[in-house]
Amino acid sequence: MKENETNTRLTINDVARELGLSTTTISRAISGKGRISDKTRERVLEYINEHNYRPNIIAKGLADKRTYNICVNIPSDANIDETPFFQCCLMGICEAASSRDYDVVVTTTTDTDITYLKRVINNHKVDGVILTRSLVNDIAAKFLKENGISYVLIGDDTDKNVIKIDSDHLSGCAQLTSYMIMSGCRKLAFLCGSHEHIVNRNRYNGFLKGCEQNGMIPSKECIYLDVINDSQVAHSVDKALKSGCDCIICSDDLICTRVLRRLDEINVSVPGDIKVASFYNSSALENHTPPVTALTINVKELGVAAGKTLIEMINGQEVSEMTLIDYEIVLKGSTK
Amino acid sequence: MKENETNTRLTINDVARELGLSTTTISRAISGKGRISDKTRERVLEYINEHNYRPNIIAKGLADKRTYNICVNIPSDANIDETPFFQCCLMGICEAASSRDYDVVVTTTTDTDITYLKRVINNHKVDGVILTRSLVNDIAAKFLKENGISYVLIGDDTDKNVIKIDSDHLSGCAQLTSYMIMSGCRKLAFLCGSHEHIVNRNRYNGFLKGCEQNGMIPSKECIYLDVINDSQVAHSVDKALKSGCDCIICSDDLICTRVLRRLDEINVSVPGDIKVASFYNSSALENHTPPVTALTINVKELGVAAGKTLIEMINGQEVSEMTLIDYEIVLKGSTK
DNA sequence: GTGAAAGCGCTAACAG
DNA sequence: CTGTTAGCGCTTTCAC
Repeated sequence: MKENETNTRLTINDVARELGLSTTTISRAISGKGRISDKTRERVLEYINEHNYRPNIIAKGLADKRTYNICVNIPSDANIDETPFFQCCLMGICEAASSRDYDVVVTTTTDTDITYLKRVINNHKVDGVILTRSLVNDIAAKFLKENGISYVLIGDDTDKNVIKIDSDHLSGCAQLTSYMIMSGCRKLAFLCGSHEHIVNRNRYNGFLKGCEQNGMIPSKECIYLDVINDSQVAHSVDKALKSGCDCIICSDDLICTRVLRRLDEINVSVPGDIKVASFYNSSALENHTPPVTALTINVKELGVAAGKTLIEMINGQEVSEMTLIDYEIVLKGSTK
Repeated sequence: MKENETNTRLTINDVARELGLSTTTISRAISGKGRISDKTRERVLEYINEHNYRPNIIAKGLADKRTYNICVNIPSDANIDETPFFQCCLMGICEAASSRDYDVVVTTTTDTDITYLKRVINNHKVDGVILTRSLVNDIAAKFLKENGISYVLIGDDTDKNVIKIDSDHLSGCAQLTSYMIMSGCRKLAFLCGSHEHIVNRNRYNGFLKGCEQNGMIPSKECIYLDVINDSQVAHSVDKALKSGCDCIICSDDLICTRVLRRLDEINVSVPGDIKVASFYNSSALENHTPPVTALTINVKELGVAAGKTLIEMINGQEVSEMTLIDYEIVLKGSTK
């Protein structure tokens, strides 16, 4: 251990003593607040630079009741090992936070257990929270609201008071649905994940809207909601095929991956026998043969926007209720 | 905002005043340190429970020079959107940390820029660090060593003083290689990722060992090191095929995904025309058709072990230099 | 067994 | 323009 680097670290008092000034003056030189002569400031700044002084943010936090940390809450029950979504969000948030001298604390919760989130809040470890998904009855959101904690939601919510960062899934999904119909599909099947996820509700509505816009009335035997596990996917795929669907639209890449696997199992070829598209895209779909047509979102951008917005909120700035991140519809071999 | 929940939070002083005791006594009741009568302790504890008092960890940290935070450093240059490896590590680390009343701060670095890591360290925001990959000349590791910061490496290192959590890649890869040879392969190709990653060096050595154990001398035209981008993979695959290889072993799932794509492009079927195996497995390979034989590691367990070990180090306990996490060789359709 | 007082490193009135 | 003082919430000698 280098004594003077980590243990016996230089404090504002050391600097003050060394320079024959008061700690207040040093504090002012650093913060830029309050009156101070250019000469003294420069002298202090120079000394600080040369001696590699680093203010102790923790102590600063104690004094001004802030932590300069934001919390990112990640669900640990969401097939975390199959989707890099949260990891990508996190990268964006880290980038946004770091560039504003904030750090990122990660907590994990499930839809029924928010112990860890609670601890971080109760311990005063963060100044605000980013929720990375939106559930219908979200106990995490409820907890934060009740305790008056600033938070930003990556996702959608009907509550006008919640600050949201999202893509316009409804429009995007409607658009992709329209495209499929216009490119000749006569009977679309829709496989949708958990209806507890707000995003899936939006996707579903987007699908309905796309159909409606093109005068198509989706028949009941083609719509499968709350499709969660492998066997549900397999059943839905089989039924859709029997009903004569010529296209399967999946609400996300996880479902899509399973759909593709099922189609392969029963020797149905894509796009020859049936077309496939997905309302959310990850690298898994790009690497598939054939690659899959899908709605694509720059997830890292979601994170960047969320981080930026939360820190602005913490600093008392006005932020817009909803920030929309662009999506893109990428056409690939699965719908040719 | 509920005044008494977040803003005007109960402090140790409030409790003391309310109970007609001194802060010292309250502190002792909570920490269990120092002499205190059972009666008073119970009285304090009861009050604390009823009034939902939560000690301010930040203030505690200031006083005893700890933060009760650990840092997890994640590379932001590592195809983060294609591999959930770091996310899975993180889940494990969070679990280990939370159960010990620690929280997790995430930083991101590249192989040439460790600004964010430095800031977190300099700001005294964490008590130790977990590095989630191991490079040959790792400036992050160098920085931590030079500054005497406790850290744990998820990966391997020749330095005996570094605390490591890893799987025995060398043995695992040797074993999988042996299996391929024993199951009839006569000429193995090996495609390996960046040689800057220690893990790839271990995998390479494992491959060589597996060959050697079976009296096979791998020819030069079958070994491709530092294969990084798509076109390098394509070239290597093409060359391997020309050389008459009957099996391709990939150092990780990313390379494997690209190998499979290339094979598909040029209409070479797996396992009919050539077998394929990978030294690291993620869901991408399981969902492939056919699924791919690979070495599988419980990545979350790596994280759990790393978190546990780091916190033990911070608490001054002795920890073993290397913790080995089991691997498993899972045989699938790609090598049938 | 309990309390007073000093201190962790920094900020913010309030004086001068 | 600069310094004195008190205080953020908690821990820890050192007395009593």
